[in-house]
Amino acid sequence: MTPSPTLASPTALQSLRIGDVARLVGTTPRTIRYYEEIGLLPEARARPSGRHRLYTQAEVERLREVMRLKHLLGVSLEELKTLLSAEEARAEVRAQLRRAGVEPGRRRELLSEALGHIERQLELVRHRTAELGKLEHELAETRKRVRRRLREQDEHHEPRPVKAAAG
Amino acid sequence: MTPSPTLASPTALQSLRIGDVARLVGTTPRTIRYYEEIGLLPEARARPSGRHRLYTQAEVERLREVMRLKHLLGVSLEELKTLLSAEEARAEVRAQLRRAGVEPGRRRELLSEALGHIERQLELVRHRTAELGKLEHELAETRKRVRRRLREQDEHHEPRPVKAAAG
DNA sequence: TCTGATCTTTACGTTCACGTCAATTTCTTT
DNA sequence: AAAGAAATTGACGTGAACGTAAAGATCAGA
Repeated sequence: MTPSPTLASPTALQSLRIGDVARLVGTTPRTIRYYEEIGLLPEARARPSGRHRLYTQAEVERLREVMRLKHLLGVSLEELKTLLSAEEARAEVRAQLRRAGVEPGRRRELLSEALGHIERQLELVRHRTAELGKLEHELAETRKRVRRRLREQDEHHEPRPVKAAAG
Repeated sequence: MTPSPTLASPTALQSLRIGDVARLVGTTPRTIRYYEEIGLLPEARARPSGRHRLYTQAEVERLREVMRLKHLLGVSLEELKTLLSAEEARAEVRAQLRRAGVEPGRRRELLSEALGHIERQLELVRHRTAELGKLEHELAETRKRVRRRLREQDEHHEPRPVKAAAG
């Protein structure tokens, strides 16, 4: 149907292929396809099955964020998916909000919904940070104790055998 | 062979069985056996294969710590194992150090070895904490922005529709 | 237009971290 | 001593998260 004029030729606009994206974020094409398959990533836009997937820089960022969260929170991809419904929703929100034509009521609804998502994520992250912080503290304490014992040993007995006076 | 006198009868000294331990730490016997199998936990002391495993409170604590680290760091059991070579070594150190008969040289060696292990763990944890902290910060920033937009919206347009003035 | 590199789908394989079942055996209790 | 509860080893099963191989299609460049 009415082929659109040369508007946005296929190779224009940094269009990355799956292999490029994989290299950029340090993973494999298979993983990207898999994430798409389970709905963790949105299916690369309207693409007659069989054609190559094309990505934009924004999608690369998104993937980076996904992998970062996976690494940091160590949650299952399923949990991550629900967590990212937040991200998805926020993307949607941003899109809608840009369209300027939204009624203030709807707009407010979208914004406060996004806020809710963010707060959920934040809470989870804070919890983790707190736990980790506690562990860090405990480790530091232990280290202190061990160090003290080392000092005491060195003081009360022979002078520490300095193997090699570091320069 | 010469049955030892009633020293430490089987039921004496809080001796827990695998089921008890599992309940205590919130896991299953299978998991405990598995951890033992892959060497993440030391084989419950000298036990003619076939007899029931018996645990002490100390071992329960140890398992708790293992599970905590697994949860917090989200690493594979294999990585965890190397990380815990630290713990193991420290346990060994504590045991040796208690025996008072160790020569100061050896003692010092043990202590500084332990210190090294602790520092490795600490470093890893600190790194994680930092990353998580950064994420937390970013999320907080985003939240701030969204909140501001919400406020602006409410100010410039109709007064926010207060659904129910909370008491 | 041809070609080699990359991608597509399909499908089976793999590793990790256990779950589950079965046939016995060991403890505990009566 | 007898019985029931819980444990033991062994083996196979499972879901998650990809890896890998095959056969053909698509894409970028000469």
